Amino acid sequence: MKLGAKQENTSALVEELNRVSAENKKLTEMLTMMCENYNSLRNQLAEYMNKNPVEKELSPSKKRKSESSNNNSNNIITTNGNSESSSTDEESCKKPREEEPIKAKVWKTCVRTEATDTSLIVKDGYQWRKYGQKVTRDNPSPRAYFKCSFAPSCPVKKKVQRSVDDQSILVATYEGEHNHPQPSQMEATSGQNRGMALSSVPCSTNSISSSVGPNITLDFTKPKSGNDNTKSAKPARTESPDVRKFLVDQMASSLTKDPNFTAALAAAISGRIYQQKSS
DNA sequence: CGCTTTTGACCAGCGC
DNA sequence: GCGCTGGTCAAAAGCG
Repeated sequence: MKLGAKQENTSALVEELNRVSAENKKLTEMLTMMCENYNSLRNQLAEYMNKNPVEKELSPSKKRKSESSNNNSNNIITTNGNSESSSTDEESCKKPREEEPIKAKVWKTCVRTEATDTSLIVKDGYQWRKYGQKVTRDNPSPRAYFKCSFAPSCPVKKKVQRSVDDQSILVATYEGEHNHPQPSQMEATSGQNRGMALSSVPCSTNSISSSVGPNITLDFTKPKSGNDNTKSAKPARTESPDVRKFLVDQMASSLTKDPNFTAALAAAISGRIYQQKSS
């Protein structure tokens, strides 16, 4: 008696598992589609921005203000086709104030590193000098402050801190704009910095940041760069299955943080369960 | 020796 | 006004 009931239960569970797997696959496909649409839209935007450059005044105004303006950066700009959302929560978890004036060109990048790597180094092709480190209240990990040391007159600053959610992700916040070419490009590719020519990123995203501060996610730990042509604002569509999987994962994590999406998902799942029960 | 990093002190903005 | 906090400074230490 018990055995039969158990077997029935198991088969039901297996069936349920299969159904969930199928649904998961479907959702993954949807995410991939969304991602492709997003990329094409972004490319269109980049082209549009290239044709219609927006002049934006860079003024290193009051520190707190520029920081808070960063809170508006809820959209994600990706390079190398990777996206990251979990790491942007550090500040976006605070309710973004509406109609906040944008005062400085600020953008973020999220870099996945080895979790054991304790150094707060984000290799982006520029030379940085560390001038401070602080432990902030909202994050137990220390935040490092860097200035661009390649040109003494370069006003660009960078803050690097580990993500609260994922210790393997470094969140680098850039402020300002480089007034000099990228050192790694001048030195004609030292190898390690290749494929991460970020210099074009600020140019392509700053215009966007005039409305909202974009987040840029890079995964420098994956050696599959191969895109020496990242100079272009358009990412080369040469994503390997690994990259695509990572991308999908990140999209998924992004969506799961969206209350609307989770609500819709919950409704869909509960609807299916209810459907099964009633049948 | 010169450059970079570390780290405690200091300053300024913000909220109460 | 006061305390908290983030950002910066600058002296000391470390490193090549």
